[in-house]
Amino acid sequence: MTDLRKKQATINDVARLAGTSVSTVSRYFNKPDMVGKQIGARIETAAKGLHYIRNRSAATTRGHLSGTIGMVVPTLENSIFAELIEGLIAQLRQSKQTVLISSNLNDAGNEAEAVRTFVEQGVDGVILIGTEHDSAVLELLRSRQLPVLCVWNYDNDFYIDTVGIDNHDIGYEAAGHLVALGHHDIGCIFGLSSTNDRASSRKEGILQRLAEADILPPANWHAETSYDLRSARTIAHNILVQPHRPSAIMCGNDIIAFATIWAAQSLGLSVPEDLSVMGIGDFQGAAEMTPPLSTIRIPAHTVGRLSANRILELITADEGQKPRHLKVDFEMRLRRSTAARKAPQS
Amino acid sequence: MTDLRKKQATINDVARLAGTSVSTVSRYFNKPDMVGKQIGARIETAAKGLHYIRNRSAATTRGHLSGTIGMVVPTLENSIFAELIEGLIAQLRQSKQTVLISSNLNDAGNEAEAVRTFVEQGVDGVILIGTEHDSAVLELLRSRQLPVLCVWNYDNDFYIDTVGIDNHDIGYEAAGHLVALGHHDIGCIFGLSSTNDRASSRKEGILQRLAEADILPPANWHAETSYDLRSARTIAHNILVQPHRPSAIMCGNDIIAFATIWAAQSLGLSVPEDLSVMGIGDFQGAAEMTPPLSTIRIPAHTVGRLSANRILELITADEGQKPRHLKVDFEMRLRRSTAARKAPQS
DNA sequence: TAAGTTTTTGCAAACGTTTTCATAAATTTT
DNA sequence: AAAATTTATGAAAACGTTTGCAAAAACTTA
Repeated sequence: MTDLRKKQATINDVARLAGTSVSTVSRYFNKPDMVGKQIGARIETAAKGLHYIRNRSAATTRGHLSGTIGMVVPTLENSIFAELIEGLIAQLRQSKQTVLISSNLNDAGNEAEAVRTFVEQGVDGVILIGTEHDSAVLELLRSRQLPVLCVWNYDNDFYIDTVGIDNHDIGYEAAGHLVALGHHDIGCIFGLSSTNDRASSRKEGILQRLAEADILPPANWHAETSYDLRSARTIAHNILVQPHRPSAIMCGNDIIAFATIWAAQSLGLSVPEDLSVMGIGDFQGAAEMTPPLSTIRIPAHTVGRLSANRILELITADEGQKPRHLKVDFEMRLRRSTAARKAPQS
Repeated sequence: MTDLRKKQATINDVARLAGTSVSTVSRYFNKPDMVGKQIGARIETAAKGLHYIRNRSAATTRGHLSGTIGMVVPTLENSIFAELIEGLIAQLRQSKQTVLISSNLNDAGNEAEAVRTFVEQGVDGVILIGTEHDSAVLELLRSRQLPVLCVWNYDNDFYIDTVGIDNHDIGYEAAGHLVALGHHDIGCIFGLSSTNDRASSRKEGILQRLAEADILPPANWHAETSYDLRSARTIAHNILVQPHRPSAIMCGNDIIAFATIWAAQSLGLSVPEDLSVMGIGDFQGAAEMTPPLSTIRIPAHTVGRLSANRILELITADEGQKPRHLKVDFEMRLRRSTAARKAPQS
């Protein structure tokens, strides 16, 4: 506990060695063009020689920005969020910003505490996934006037800035693909719509498209599952094992689609001959598996990069702006797991 | 840029409202039992009423710990690191610590800058993956006397603390399984051993076990690949397409194993009847795929939790201790992708 | 109850920066 | 060359905490 860490060079030491004042040194690091050429050079060498690294905490105390962005994700064990974060980090790094990450560990109740810790740490802004959050969280952020960005879901009506994709559209288009292939007996496995606004918009989009084609999947052909392979696989298995089974299954995301394909294969069904499977997300492995999965590519990396830019804007902008919403396009990736319906078997 | 953020309640406000001094308030938050019962209660309500959140930057300035740990990973897009981080976050949260995360984005050259930024931010300790790092990184950390922990690889001889698994052992055991099943024609696909100490220890372990069984895989049956599905799949494909192919393939990790199974399936080979595939890692999906993958479970979550505990110890410990090394056990997960060698086909 | 302990409290200095303001130096304009 | 303007510099205050020290208050012990 005794803090015996040896003293490191401070701005004072640099100033002394360079034969100038601390103010000048500080300015040199923050707005280099405000200080003279030669004195700047002297500061530069002094700093190098002393291995000086500035102490951002001290600067933050004085009201300066901390250079950190806090981000809370529901879970890291989802390759799509990982990709999103990589995009974010890559972009933020260019502006010398660091990312504080917290995971809800799949329990949304953890979010409030995570955000509070971020505030303690003095983050300059906060990024959250999705638009559904505890009111305490949003209230805290508002009262601190901290810039917030909700990413992943695009929602044009939301009172906080969003950047992401339109999950309703995605669901609509994905289901449309199955319909276009002539399928009528379509099963659906959604993510848990109650706890997850992404899942519920997709569900709506899917159902709407099916309804437009006069398809109303019977109750025993649709179900919801949490986003983990094990339970998704069980649920898919239960649907496929029924005497009369669908000719195609629309899955709420690729995790579910993987599980569905595997369940089918283990029952000796082949995809897509016996069953078409459509996913959403284009997760890692979708293109490489056998058969390659038809899905919708959500460019998570791009969402991350754009989010980085936007949060930076929000941080430097005057407050009280109207929220802006950035819609990121998705792309169909039609591969081999879907095929036209075979002539009705009877 | 004009920083018009409204002033938030400070410790002074709390003290004034509670009718006491700032020192007492500060003490109340840091060592509550040093302050009287009633005054404590008054502080509590005052803080609540003002929505006070303490400013850690200010505390850090005064020499206090920042409550942050910095961690650099090679990439987040590997479910095993994600799992590790989740374990770390889960455990650290209990000690009110936050995690700063940076990703090298698969370029080890980024590490130095990431670590430097962590130092600027005033992290209390740093966690790195593996034991191979730029000397500048290690030197910086040493000169700042910042606690460091290298995780993922256990290495009893390393001069920095490690917690992780013994990759040599793992390779040895995994290969042993294939040998025990009677396989002799064994192909190997390793991770890039030049850039990655984990991959190279595994390679050694595997090769050693094979050598003990008098197996020396011919050059056209072994290869190295980066850890991405696409190139791994191509490499597996190239091995399997040869006129004389191995009866089993030992893979450097599960990503490679997935790719190998998929390559086999797309060639019409069935696993394990025509080819046994052994992985390492037990990544997400290994248990659920068809066929379920035989692999070795690396308890990443546990590694994360233990790392959290260890770095906390290092932070509060007197410096200059001998490094300690924690070996985390692994477990065979023998599933359906491996089977005994069929009677020699001829 | 007086003397001795222990516990609780407050004052003020310190932490390493940034920034306002004033001054000095350099440049431009007249 | 004087006046006016611009630019570069330094002194000192400020940021919100923690903490060493001393004083005050509360207990013990004799």
